Amino acid sequence: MANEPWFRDDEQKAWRSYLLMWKLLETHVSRHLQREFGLSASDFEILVNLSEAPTGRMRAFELGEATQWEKSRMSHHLTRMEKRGLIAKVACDARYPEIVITDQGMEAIKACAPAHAALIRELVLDTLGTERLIELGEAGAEVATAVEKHRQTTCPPDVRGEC
Amino acid sequence: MANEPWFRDDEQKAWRSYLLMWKLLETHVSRHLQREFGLSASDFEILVNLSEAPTGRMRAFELGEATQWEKSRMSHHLTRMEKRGLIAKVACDARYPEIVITDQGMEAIKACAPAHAALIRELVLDTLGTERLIELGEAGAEVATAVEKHRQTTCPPDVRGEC
DNA sequence: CACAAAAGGTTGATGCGTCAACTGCGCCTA
DNA sequence: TAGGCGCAGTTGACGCATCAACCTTTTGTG
Repeated sequence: MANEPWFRDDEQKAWRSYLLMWKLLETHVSRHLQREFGLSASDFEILVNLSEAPTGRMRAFELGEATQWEKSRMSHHLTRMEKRGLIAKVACDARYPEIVITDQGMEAIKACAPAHAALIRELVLDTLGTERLIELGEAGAEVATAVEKHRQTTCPPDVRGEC
Repeated sequence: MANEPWFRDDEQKAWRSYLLMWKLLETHVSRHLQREFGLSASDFEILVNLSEAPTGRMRAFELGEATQWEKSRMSHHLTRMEKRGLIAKVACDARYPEIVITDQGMEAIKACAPAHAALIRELVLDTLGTERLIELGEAGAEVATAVEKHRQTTCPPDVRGEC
């Protein structure tokens, strides 16, 4: 069956090599987190944000900005995390609850963060070196900007929240 | 709350910038695919592989190698795609069925491939340029190798299939 | 004041991904 | 030829992600 020349061959090869890498890295890292510490990548992301917040508490909305999750995904996931005792919802202004990291949640992230960081360091930083990692970060920022711009031009102007 | 210096600041910033970019790009692209053509990123991946196969048919196992999916995920997804008429399973050697792309599946991918490629081109290639994309591909290959190596050293030697 | 609109969040339905357990066929070795 | 092993694939249960609909409190606006 025909293989359309969507890109030049070398470009396409590079892109696919990149895609493969990311898939391998992501599944390997998140499996590691799950196996060794019982946390999913999503759990980890939430806990990192909360544990770095000056007060240890954030609104769901802020977490949403930080993680770029949909609000319903956030709500569902926070509910599950609350059930597991990793976070708690506390009512403050009688409207929007604040999300607090519990002691147990704090323990969990303190337990896994060093190993997680070490893994990323080993797999990415040690492989690429600081210099190329920083180039990667810059490239990432540029692409992110392009995506944001594209998102604004393609989404119907009356659709705010998502899309 | 304390922010442990898992990385140097600039390294961490670069890594996070990269993570953010990828999340934005991935959700934007897959939403585009879903909205405009009714295909998920997973559907697309399967159809690309099948449509590029010389005979238009592959064993589930081969698809698994190409996509790096677990076999059960593959099985579930192929079942769903079959129900939607995008692929078919044909019994050949009375043991393992072959997966064939249907006419409808072929139409679907032909319809969306150009737009998808154009989007990636616009967001990634045009932003980075060929040269940096190729560097990215090389970096990807190196990291992928590191991940593979790590996977072999950390997985219990009696666990074959996955992990 | 009354009504509308918006922002932040929740809910339920549905499809997807993962894990563990199982099936069925072929191969090997005794 | 029988028993065991392993590979390719399926199944079911469960947790996660997404979409659309909804609820509640606040903010205009006539």
